[in-house]
Amino acid sequence: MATLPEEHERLYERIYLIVRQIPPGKVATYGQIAELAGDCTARMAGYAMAAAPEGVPWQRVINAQGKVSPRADHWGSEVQRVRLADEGVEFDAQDRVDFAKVRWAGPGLGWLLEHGFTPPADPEPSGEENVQPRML
DNA sequence: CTTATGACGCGCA
DNA sequence: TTGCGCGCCATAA
Repeated sequence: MATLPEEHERLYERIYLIVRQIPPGKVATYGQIAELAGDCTARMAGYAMAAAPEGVPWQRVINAQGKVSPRADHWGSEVQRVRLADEGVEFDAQDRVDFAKVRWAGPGLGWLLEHGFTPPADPEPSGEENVQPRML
C-alpha cells in the first residue's frame, strides 16, 4: 500500500529500505543502489552504508569491481567478507565475486511502485528525452 | 562561512 | 589488464 512513507524523505532511509531487500547470498553495487534510490550518487550510497543502523545488510553492497571496498578500519572489510562468505558468496583469487551468479537483480517492479519509487528508465534509443529516476 | 574527507565510478593512459 | 585523476556531494570540523 502506498503508505507515502515519511522515512523516504531522507535519502539514507530510501537507501536502507532498498538495501534491506537484498536477499542473503546476493550482492548489489553502490551505484546500483544509488540508481534505485534516485537522486543519489554511488558515493552517497557508500556513505550511507558507513552509517547503516542494525538490521541493514550493508555487507551485501560492494563496489563495481566486484570487490569488498577497503576502508580506514581494516576490520570492517574483513567482517564484510566473512559475512558474505557465510551467506554462500564466493570470491575468486582476485577477491572478486562473480556478478553473473550473485548480483542482485533488484527489487521487483511491483515493489518499487508499491513503495513509491520510480523504476530506473532504460536508456531508450528513441530521441525522446525520458525523465530521470526520482522519488514520487 | 570554508576546507577536508570519504565503504564510489568512470574515463583515459 | 591495472593504475591514476577527477567529479561527485553529504558530513564533520
